[in-house]
Amino acid sequence: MTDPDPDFDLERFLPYMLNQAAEAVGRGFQAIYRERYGMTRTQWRVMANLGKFGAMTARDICRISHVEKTKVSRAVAALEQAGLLARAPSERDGRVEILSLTDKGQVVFEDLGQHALSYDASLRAQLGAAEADMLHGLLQRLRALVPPATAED
Amino acid sequence: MTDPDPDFDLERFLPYMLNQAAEAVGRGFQAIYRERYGMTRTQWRVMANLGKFGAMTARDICRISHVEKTKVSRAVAALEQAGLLARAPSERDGRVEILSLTDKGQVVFEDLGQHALSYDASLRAQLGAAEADMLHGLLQRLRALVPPATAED
DNA sequence: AATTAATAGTTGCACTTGCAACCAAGTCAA
DNA sequence: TTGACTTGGTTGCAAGTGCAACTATTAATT
Repeated sequence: MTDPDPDFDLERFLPYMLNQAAEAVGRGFQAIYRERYGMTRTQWRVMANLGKFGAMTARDICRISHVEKTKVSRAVAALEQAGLLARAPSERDGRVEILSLTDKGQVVFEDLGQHALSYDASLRAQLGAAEADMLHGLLQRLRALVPPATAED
Repeated sequence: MTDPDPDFDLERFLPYMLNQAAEAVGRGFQAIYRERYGMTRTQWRVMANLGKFGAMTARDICRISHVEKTKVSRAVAALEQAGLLARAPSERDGRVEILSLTDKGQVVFEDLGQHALSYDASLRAQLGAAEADMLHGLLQRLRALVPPATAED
């Protein structure tokens, strides 16, 4: 005889806890790129990738950062509008556009990267270095557990 | 001499990792309440609270589940529409509405609660029991680290 | 009792997102 | 080459969301 609902509790439900923690922590950093540059999270991520890895196509950003292509497409448009990012046609493939940060974009990236580092450092400090590393590992495993959105599109 | 941007890497940035893991894990369970009942995450959460704690006001749900009141308001409207939830005026306070699951809502809650439990169990199994507990503890600490949205509104 | 402030809940608006449909450029096969 | 298929990227539309403004009711001040 299977107990119909043994003891379901949102507070012990991993997806819920994950989401709560992500929202709480995300809000903290969002305030920074939002107030400083009126940026969206996706825009910030696109910049973070271009800043870290240099010029690449939208497609690459999708693959690397696990963001859907339509989100990237719109973020790129907005960043270009704001003069933070430039597009250049590829010579090998007419569909593709090579994306890169403008000088202004580079400056912004460095500023935000700086803030990101210190925000992250503060979180890790409050958590404890060992726990933070463990958390990081667990999060990576979790992400890998569930297949990504549209098959890594 | 402070290094301008020592080594910023999205993949090591806790807010990013948290968000990625939450999205991945969330997608997995979202598929269930979505396909089965066309529900939204907020709607599911409202139901989860009413199912767990019984009748309460929208305000209580806000406090308990850390969801903003406008989200709750709309979720309640939709759930009522779907016949899963009922509102009753309070006798003590004319502003308040006592919310509760209908019989139909109770059935749905039990079904989803069941699925939630097994989804959670599967995640924990894949992670390992000890690691899952540790993760849960870390997530709680993280949530507490950053103050909630609009001061617990 | 009369004002004023606070609280529960809803609504309008602007914006981000997801999904499907779409366009254009490349690839593959016969 | 021609046609079928794939791939990079954009766009239209229907939601979901955040924020500020708003209504209605209750609490506090005087």
